[in-house]
Amino acid sequence: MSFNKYNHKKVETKIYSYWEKNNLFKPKKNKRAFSIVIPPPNVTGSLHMGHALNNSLQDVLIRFHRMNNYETLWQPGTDHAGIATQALVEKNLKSQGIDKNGIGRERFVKKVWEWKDEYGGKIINQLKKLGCSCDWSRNAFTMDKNLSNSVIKVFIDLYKKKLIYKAKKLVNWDTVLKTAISDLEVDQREVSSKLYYIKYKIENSSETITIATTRPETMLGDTAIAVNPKDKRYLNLVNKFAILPIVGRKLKIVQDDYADPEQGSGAVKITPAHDFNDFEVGRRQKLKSINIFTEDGKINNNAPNEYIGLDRFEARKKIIDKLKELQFFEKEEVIKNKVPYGDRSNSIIEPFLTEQWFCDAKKLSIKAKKIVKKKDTNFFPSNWSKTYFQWMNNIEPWCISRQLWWGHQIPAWYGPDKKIFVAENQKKAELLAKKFYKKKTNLKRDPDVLDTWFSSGLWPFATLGWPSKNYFLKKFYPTSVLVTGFDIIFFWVARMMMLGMQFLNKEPFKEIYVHALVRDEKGQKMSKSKGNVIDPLVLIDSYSADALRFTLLSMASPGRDVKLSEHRVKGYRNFLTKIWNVNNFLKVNKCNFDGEIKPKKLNLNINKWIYVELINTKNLTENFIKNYRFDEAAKTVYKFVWNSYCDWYLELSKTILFSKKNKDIDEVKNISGQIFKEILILLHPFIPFITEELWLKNKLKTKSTKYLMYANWINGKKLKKDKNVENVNNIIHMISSIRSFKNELNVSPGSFVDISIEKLDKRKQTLFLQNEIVIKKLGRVNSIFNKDLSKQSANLVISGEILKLYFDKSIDLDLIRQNLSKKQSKIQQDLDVAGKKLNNSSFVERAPKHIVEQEKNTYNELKNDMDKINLTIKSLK
RNA sequence: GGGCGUGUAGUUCAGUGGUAGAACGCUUCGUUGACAUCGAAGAGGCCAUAAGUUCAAUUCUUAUCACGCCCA
Repeated sequence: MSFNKYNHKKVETKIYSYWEKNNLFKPKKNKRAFSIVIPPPNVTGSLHMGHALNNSLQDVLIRFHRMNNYETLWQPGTDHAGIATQALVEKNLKSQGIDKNGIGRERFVKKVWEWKDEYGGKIINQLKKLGCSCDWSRNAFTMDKNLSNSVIKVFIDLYKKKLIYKAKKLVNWDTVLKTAISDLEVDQREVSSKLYYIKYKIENSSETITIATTRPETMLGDTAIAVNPKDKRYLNLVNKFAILPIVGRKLKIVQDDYADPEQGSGAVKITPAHDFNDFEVGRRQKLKSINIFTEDGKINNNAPNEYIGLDRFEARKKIIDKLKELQFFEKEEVIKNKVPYGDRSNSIIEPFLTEQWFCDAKKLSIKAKKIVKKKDTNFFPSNWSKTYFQWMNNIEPWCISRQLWWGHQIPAWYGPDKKIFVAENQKKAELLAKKFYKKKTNLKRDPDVLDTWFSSGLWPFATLGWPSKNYFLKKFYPTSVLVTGFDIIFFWVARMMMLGMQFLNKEPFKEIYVHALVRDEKGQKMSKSKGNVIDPLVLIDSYSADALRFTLLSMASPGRDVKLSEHRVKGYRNFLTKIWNVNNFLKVNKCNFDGEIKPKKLNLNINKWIYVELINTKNLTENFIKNYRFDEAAKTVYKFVWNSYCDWYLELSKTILFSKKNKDIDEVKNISGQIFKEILILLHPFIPFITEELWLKNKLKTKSTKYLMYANWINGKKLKKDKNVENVNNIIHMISSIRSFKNELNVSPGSFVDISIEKLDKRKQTLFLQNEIVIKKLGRVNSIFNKDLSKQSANLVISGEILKLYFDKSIDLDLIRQNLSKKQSKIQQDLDVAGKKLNNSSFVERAPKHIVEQEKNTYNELKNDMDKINLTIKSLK
């Protein structure tokens, strides 16, 4: 009989639409709740390995709980990714010859929505390919009406509580994107730079003071020079004035701890408008801040004419030339320093003095810290809480305004005198203004939008319907667990914790499972520029989503990066094939999938044995999943299916299936099928597609449901030790020993031998005879005798007892001797170790009794084996 | 500079206070009535180095050496 091969491409598409058609992803009413909010992927994104890992983990958790009587919600959605999306659409328009500024804000935003409606579903469809069982009917988007309303509500509320305010401060300015960005979006890169030493003349003196800088162009905005109060070299110059070369401005020489005597010349130029440290010095010393840049990084008209309009880097060159010409230039050194880059635009970030909206993160962090300290929210692995605390403890005001068009426009309006009115909408703002000005006044709305993370910070409750107190919010908040990568603990997790505590006074998640990065097989970060990116969709295409999921899960050990290699995926594809073939085997043998296993009614030892193995596997796997040990969980089910069920149980069962004992045959047909059904249930969270396909193909059902997705994992209690079950292990051990022995003696594993059980003890003899057929088939044994045949034989020592094997072809006596002496020396080694311990009085006195006992047993067993081998060697002479 | 982590078989990784396991790879054998995307057997490790705690350390502590990541 021949069978079709497993065709994952056809099956996976078909199965996914079956799930969707039957609405199986929707929460099903139950007492206990389990919920996860998806880390919303960027709407412009496409599925990469990180997503694949992240979502495979979530799906296992979701499916496991859904199958086991939890009302289960996986809340999906995407985020609007302000900068990325705006940049993308802007680029698209540009290629059509359309300029954003030409069409204006309103039409541009409309274009972005059009883009989103057309392409924004891409990553969602890719998640479906992976098999994610999110409740898509609740698919959310951070710019949706209800989420936007939540954003406005939160903003107004925080503003009223003075936790949001407007301030003129230095921010990280991206001169390409022309917006402020968060300090988390700034990448400090170590580069090779030049340190320039420049002389400034002292007023009314022939003296000069030398400063060192890597950014000479910013001298156009210098307003002071600072020296360290302890630096004796400059004491005579303190409070005197230096003359800024080229510009001619007078700069006071001030004392400030910020100046480091060890660095450069020890004197430092102060440019409060263009450096974070200088800004602080300026504040302390009450200096003027002179901004010399435009928002796109060109010199503005606060500088001398000849520099106005120059790009910052052109200006640098020109200034150096000029300084050289004027002989203010002293020298230059090549140094390594850190330069801030924008991680989106890849351009050098400029500290820039602007008015922005800030959120008082420090105040918000108090409750967010407390709740983790109280362990109402737990990180897994727990060490990540340190990262969390460290950041929370050093938290800075959060700049939440962005100079973009795509995003939630800030609900603030300005009167003619810049008076701020924060309100839900224009009408309400106008009402406030009327009250304030005592007459109708025209207002202008703040053009800026909010940082995308501001809205993603509301994700766990806004997606559940907050501020309305609906069923979902009540049932599913706090969510059970957040599954996320460590790289967004600050960006996202911390913000959700702060805002969740602020607005619901309850932690958004009970647990936070932090997974690592997916790297290539050499351990390098995947990146487009390195060209080592493995596309999950390509792997899904060639090996199936199931195989990819299983690979990622089995490699998800806590605290370790996943080094992904295609070989592994291939290996797990083979696992699927194996399962597929098992089904074929069961079909060929007309095995029966219906009905439940009744453990008490089992008669055959192998059936009892496989049942015990199944229960143990289920218990272990369940615990591993609950403890986020997906690697161990995957390993456990894999081992059970392949080793226990396929390699041993099915092989052992063949002797019965091909026998004439009808009663036994019936039991095997039932149990092999029913165990397989349990295997499908157990494996479903890991590899949902193939298990569902086989479930449907065989028209399976359980007592309570016809859907695999709702089928409970088997509820078996841990079983007592059973001699009959133990005997199966003994038989397996004997068969393995016979096979190994043949191999060691260079006898073909396929060839048949005769054996004599004469030297075995009575109990073993009975066991052998009871299982004659099995041992003969799997051990490739012709006949079993209970007397010694006068033929050439070789003795196999199994747990201290001798089994004689007779071979057709003659065996080299030397080979047998070699084999035995090899074993002998190995046993001797172990004996020595055990003997040494037992002779050590402090071991016997101090070690726990059971350990000593165990050691004694080992010693006796080894001794027994040794005696038997010695006997055998003697008999060979 | 501060913090976190890693070093175990050829490779990728589990693991444990009583001298070690898996997967892949490798070697040998095998077309045995589901499966060669398979089966059987096997080789392969002073568990980074040093000191300490302990009856006992790959496991705990400390130091060193490598490597990685995050923050300033």
